[in-house]
Amino acid sequence: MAETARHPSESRYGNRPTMKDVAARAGVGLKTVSRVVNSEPGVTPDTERRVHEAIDALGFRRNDSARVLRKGRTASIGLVLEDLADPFYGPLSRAVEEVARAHGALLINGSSAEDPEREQELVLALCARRVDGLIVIPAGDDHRYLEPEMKAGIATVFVDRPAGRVDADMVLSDSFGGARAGVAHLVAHGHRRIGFIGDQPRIHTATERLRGYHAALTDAGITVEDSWVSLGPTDPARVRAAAEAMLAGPEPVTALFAGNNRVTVTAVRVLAECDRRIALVGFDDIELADLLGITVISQDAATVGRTAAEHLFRRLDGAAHPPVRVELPTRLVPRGSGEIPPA
Amino acid sequence: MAETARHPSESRYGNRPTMKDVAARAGVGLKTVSRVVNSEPGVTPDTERRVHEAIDALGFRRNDSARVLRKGRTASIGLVLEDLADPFYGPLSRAVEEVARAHGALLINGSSAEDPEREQELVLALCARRVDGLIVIPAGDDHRYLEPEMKAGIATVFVDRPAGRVDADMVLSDSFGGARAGVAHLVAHGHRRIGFIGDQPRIHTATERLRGYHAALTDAGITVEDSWVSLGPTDPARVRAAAEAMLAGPEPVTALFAGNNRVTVTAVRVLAECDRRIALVGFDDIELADLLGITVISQDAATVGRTAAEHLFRRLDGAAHPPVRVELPTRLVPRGSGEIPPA
DNA sequence: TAGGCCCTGGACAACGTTGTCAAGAGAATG
DNA sequence: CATTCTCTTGACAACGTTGTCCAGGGCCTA
Repeated sequence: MAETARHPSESRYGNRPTMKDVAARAGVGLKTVSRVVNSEPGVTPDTERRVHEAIDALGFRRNDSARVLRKGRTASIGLVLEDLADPFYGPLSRAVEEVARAHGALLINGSSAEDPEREQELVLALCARRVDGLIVIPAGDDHRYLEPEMKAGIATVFVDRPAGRVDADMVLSDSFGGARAGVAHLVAHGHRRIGFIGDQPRIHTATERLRGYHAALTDAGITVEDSWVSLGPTDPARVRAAAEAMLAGPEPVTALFAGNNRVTVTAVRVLAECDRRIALVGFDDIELADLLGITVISQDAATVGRTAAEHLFRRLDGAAHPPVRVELPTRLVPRGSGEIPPA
Repeated sequence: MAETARHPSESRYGNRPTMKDVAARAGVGLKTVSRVVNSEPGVTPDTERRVHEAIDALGFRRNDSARVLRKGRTASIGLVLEDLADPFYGPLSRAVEEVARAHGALLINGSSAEDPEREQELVLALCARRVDGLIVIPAGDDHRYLEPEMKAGIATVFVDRPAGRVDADMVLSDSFGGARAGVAHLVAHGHRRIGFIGDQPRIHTATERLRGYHAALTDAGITVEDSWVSLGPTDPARVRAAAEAMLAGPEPVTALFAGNNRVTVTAVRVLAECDRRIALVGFDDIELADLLGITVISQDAATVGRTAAEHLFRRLDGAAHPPVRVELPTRLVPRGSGEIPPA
């Protein structure tokens, strides 16, 4: 009786051919197949042809999992961001992908949904896969959990927000300066009562932009009233409520500063329903904002992504300098909504 | 003299601890560590504690590359789309990611940039990584190169456009019906001269939408003139030129049908500069389209992505029925631009 | 023709994990 | 006290590839 096959491989779906199979079919040694597959020198044209024929006949494709195990590098990098569906992150991710591609690496994406626990879970899963490098838009504010991984050689770049309690490369936008310029722009157009609607205070960019807001008003000698400022989740309901509150009452604001693209979108909707003409400046550019005449503080997501990725690959190529902190400038783009005078 | 270390591992960066190291430190066997790491039963609480201590002390993290090699499944899926920066694909990708996450899988993204060769390159790279499944928004029209891979067990779902010369699961939007409804809407508002600006004719959705356009006009007894139709790349310059041509001349069109979101965006810009009021219906919804009053044929990118991913995982869970072809409905959303009467 | 060199090809171990299997300790049973 | 049974544990091979090293054959030179 024939011995029954019961190795795990036998039960695995597909049973793809391996180099061993190709070698047997071509009548050569295993290593020779490896050489052909990797275009290594030292194989006669004739042998090479036989191997290629066997490869085609069997439908062989190299198993990169095994290759990775042997070589120690996965040629892949991980990108953990907040939400790939957010129009800010699509272009950012695409820019990272382009750089990765230029370096022969694939990109694994994950969305943290602004949840620190989920961020950590994702990042550690990527580390277990042994990605060569990581680009993280932090959700949490403590990244010491990454220390062993970084020490073990996983290059890491933090983007958009600084790393928490960990020394690492960072690529940030000038949130403070941008917000300050935007609010100053409103002041320059005569506004004295300016509302600020931003993201949750645990998010670094939110507080930086708020700081910029305060700085601009202080510069102008204006004392901020509590009711002008609202931080919190940026879902439409919350933002709408906040905006409507600022616009109601005996002394409503005459202008709004929106802390990010999601806030801007909702603010535009609210202002469209408002009978007075309220000025608006938003942080982050938005598609079609030109047609809607929305004045924004623009930061180029693609540049942010590309810069981060380039720093990452420089590390992977061996750059050993101390962690750097890059701050990218923002740009005020006047389109009308920010130039409306106070009512 | 001590023997010089020269194994490749010695030169590898980091030299992460392995289960063997943990085992040595905890004074247990290798397999016991494996059991603890994978929460397998049959380990005394005391042993388990010792192992955990060793893991923490060494900063061990399981190497999933090795795990994958042994188990044959990578718990990852690949998504090849056209351009992650396109606002249609962000939400789609995110929806796929959510489903993958629910199944414990990671997502590897790639953009084909609408280049068939790049699509193939990406897809095959993902196959070499042995992703468990693939979701592909095809750029090319011949996918026979995927046959050996699919036969070898890589589940594949094609999205948005049908697979070329290969029998596989597909999730499509009703491009024909959607375009037909959109154009009929314009006809119903009195238009007889309607322009169509769409994507390159080798893209399936482009020709389907054009077919819907023709059907609606034929239904209305209108004979389409050549000058009303323009297919080609959807970059702003080309679209702008096409739109301006249709709006010039002795008998200009009184309405435009835009074949996708990029075309719509440019069309809106062109129409904004035009002195006459031209009607517009666009395929795909756009952020802030409500505020701009743009009538669209809406297809929900997230639903498309989720549906595709669910089908994929059903396959991975063993579903063996013949390939299915799912067609998702579209929805006409009147917002003003489509209801403008002919000048 | 002998000696040396280069070029091609293959045997073998190793990468870090998991599946299989067997051994040993202890508890339970007669 | 002998026997069986259960439970924990570890030795070992295997996953498919690549790096190392050696063998054999052909060619050149002296």
